Amino acid sequence: MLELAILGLLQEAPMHGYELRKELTAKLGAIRAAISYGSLYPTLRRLQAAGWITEAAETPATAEEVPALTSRRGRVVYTITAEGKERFAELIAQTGPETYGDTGFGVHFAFFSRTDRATRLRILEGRRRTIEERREGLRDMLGRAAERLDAYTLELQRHGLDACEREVRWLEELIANERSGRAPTVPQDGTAGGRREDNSPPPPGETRKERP
Amino acid sequence: MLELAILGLLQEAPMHGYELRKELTAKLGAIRAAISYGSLYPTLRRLQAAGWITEAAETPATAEEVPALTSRRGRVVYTITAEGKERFAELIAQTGPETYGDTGFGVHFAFFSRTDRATRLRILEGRRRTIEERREGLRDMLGRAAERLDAYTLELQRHGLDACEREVRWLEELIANERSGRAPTVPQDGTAGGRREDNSPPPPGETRKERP
DNA sequence: GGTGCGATGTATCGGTCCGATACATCGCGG
DNA sequence: CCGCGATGTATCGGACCGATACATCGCACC
Repeated sequence: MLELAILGLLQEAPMHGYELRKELTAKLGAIRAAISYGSLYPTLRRLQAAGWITEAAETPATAEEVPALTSRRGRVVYTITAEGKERFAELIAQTGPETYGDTGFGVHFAFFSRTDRATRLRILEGRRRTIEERREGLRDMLGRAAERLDAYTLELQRHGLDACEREVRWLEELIANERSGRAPTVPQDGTAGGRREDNSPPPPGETRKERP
Repeated sequence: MLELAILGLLQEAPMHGYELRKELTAKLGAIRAAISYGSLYPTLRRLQAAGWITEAAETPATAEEVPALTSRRGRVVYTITAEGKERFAELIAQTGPETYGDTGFGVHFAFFSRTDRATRLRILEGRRRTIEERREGLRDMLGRAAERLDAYTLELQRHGLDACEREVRWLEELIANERSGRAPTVPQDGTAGGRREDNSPPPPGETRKERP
């Protein structure tokens, strides 16, 4: 999962570890707290060993600033390679059980603007399936085996059930929107100069949430 | 976390691994999918080494059934010890950052009927704090840095923000209920014969959810 | 003028937990 | 009588986390 997220972010721009973590936290803030360095650095090492990224010590630009005054501890900048981009494309197109779990789904969703529509639909539907099953399990529990559980556990189940129902509705909207939306899902490359303004696919949600 | 959950369940009745997993999945179904055996068995081993549980091969009751017909692979039944109960009490009373994370909170909450009210309140408030901070982070992101992110990531944040707001409201209710609730939180033991009907503390939620 | 503190930055280590896998028994329907 | 799904115990490699260590920078405060 981290592998996918890192490759996805480095596709936008080269970065060093600290920055990568911040971006990661920003992009995935809705689903996981913060990525640990204990995961990040080993993974970066692994990606480099596989040839999907390269690491380079930061050079002081064009020697405009005095370079060796304090022998500054060099930041290590990571850049994605062509093989890395292939790897990313491969990972992002995969669908399967681990894609439908909480974390897996979140990461894939966060990179939906780099995913083709067919895959997006498969993932959204798989996720819906998964959540529906979880929902049924909770419903059963609250129906039949309710008397075996104490009040707090029951309340936890109710809250979970509520979250499931809500997410299913959210997914329905996204799926409907996805089916009817135009905008051809530009696969797009990267690297080349002009940081362009993100002409991303269909605007996912149109529903305004009103409170009663 | 698993440690706490196992000790908590074994306090209700001795069980073998498979059963333990099922009960675990039932009790925590709202927050995590299913506990892996790759976690369960090593943890049981660890708990036994620490003297908090004992394992015993299942004997065929009172030799009423023919015992050694097929040399049945014995089920291993785990029983909590007195030290185990102390350990559980110690763990359940702990509050701290890991208690406020998604998983930690869920597990603690699931055993609230064995937790004294003061601790319950501390945990609920700590959790609220944590979620409020996450919520603020998401709000900031959706306010300020919105243009840096693509439509899908934004939608993910919105959905996350919504979940945060909802959980905060849920926690508010629980806290209010907890403060005004009577019912003295019987710490209760276990073991002794009669499986009683769960006279648990205050009924957490009274609000009926109506749909608009 | 110094001094401490929070942000930036790289890195490792032990431990928890997951997913895949293996293997064996039991009861039931076809 | 045979397969198949539920029951049951168990291990292994790998992903990820939390704590920790260490170093630099800029800025506020005294």
